[in-house]
Amino acid sequence: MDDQHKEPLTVKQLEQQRELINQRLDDQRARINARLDKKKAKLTGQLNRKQEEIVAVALELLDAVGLSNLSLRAIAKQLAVRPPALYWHFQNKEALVDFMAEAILQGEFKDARPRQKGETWQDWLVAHASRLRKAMLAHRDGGRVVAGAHIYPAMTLVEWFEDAFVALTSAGLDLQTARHILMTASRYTFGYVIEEQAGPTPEEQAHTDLPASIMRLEAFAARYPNFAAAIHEAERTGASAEEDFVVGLEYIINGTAKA
Amino acid sequence: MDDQHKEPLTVKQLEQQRELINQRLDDQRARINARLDKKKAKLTGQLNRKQEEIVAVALELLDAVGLSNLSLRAIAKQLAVRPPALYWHFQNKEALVDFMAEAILQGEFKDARPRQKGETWQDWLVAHASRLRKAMLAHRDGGRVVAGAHIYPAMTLVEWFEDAFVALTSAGLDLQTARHILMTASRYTFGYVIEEQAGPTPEEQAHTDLPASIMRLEAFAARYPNFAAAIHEAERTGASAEEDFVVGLEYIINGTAKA
DNA sequence: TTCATTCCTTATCAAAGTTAAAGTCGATTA
DNA sequence: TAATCGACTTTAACTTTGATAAGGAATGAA
Repeated sequence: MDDQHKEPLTVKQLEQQRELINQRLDDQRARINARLDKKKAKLTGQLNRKQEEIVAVALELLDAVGLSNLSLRAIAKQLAVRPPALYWHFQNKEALVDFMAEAILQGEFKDARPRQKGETWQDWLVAHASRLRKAMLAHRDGGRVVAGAHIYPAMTLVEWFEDAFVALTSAGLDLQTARHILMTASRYTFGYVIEEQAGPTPEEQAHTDLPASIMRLEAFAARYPNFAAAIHEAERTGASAEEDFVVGLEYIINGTAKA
Repeated sequence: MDDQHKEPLTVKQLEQQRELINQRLDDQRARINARLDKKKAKLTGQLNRKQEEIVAVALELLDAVGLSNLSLRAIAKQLAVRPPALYWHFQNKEALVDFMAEAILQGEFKDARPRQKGETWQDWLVAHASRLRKAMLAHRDGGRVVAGAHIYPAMTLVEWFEDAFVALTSAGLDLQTARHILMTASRYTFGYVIEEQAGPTPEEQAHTDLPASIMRLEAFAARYPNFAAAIHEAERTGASAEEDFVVGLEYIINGTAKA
């Protein structure tokens, strides 16, 4: 409507305008893409600095107090922040714990470890599963944290499986067999570590009534002699949890051939 | 002091008094023994009617809401009782859950099942571990409840081990080997069931954004092709959790022979 | 300036486990 | 018969927890 008293635009001016508009559109697109990337990062489980710091502090606290005593308030306190601030970075406590599980695994599996030429899949798998156990053992209640976490965003665990499938199938195993082996080995590892970490907590151990527990132990040995003998045998031979774990793992691996 | 004006007691009277006193002492002893028995019952994990009823109600509620949503208040409500009343029967929630774990196992292992003549220890162990899995599967989060419970008062689990040691050593296995097999098999079973029950809860499944999860699935398959292929293969062959469990168990059992 | 985005705070909830103290009620004892 | 004890429950309350709502401060872009 106010165009009436204006001169018609020259071609140059029009091109300049177009240029400007294009630039603006590019800017907008860039910004939108940036935002999309952030959202996608959230979906793929990638964390920013703040989030990583929170997870790190949460893991420290986990080691100190254990999973059942881990509270958002304590985490916030450690971060010199009010508790609701955490809800900006994580949807809820469950999500934070999921990311803690992921961090626990990433601690051990940052670098990929494909099967080497000349390395049997058996040896490779022992090492692979041992690393999984080691990762979970590195933090108090690590087994329960990792095993209890949702698949998403536990991408490192998925990668653990992916790498394992590659290693096994490339060694000539068929998919079905590989699946059975890995299901067995992984669940064995979870169960092993969970039980390994399930002993009495430091707090519980301090409050134990020693005479009563000894009395109980004697009654125990009288009633369950074979079990007691096995425990005694384990103590006598000085079996380590590490060795016992590998023995079981080798059972699984060797058992495949006979099936 | 007031004996002075009394006649000296006859022998008969003295004997009567002695009789009376003895009787009273016997009564007291009987009562004290009864009380001791009750306390001992507590120590050996035996429950009275009320306690069993509480555990039964708690298990019902567990199936309905899951372990993470199981509250003493809800249990009390179901029992038409105020929450603190539960503390008369159980030291705390943790103890109640321990007894729930025990009840879960007793549901499947009330009757002993020694190895039959002519039955290989391998077959026996498959059945024994399968029963353990079945027991835990019978209740929502049963795996986490049982695996997370304290050894005491989980006597049924101890009996599970005792029976297994008897079955294996009587078949000629040495104690050390039996211990390795049973540790491996039991922890595998725990891990298996925990993972088996770890899927999305009914509540979570209802709130899942389907399109998003499909998009995620495609990205998943693109990024982890071997894992995705294995999942696809499992669906194609229609592998059941039951069969997969036994396959893994047989790996463990067969692997023993080769070691 | 104006506006949106990011990140954090204050205030507040509801629900949970747990304890203390008192009350009920039947059986035992004096 | 009255007092007492034991078993069991209640009322009331405390503390801690995960979580939400509403709003403020800072930053940077329009």
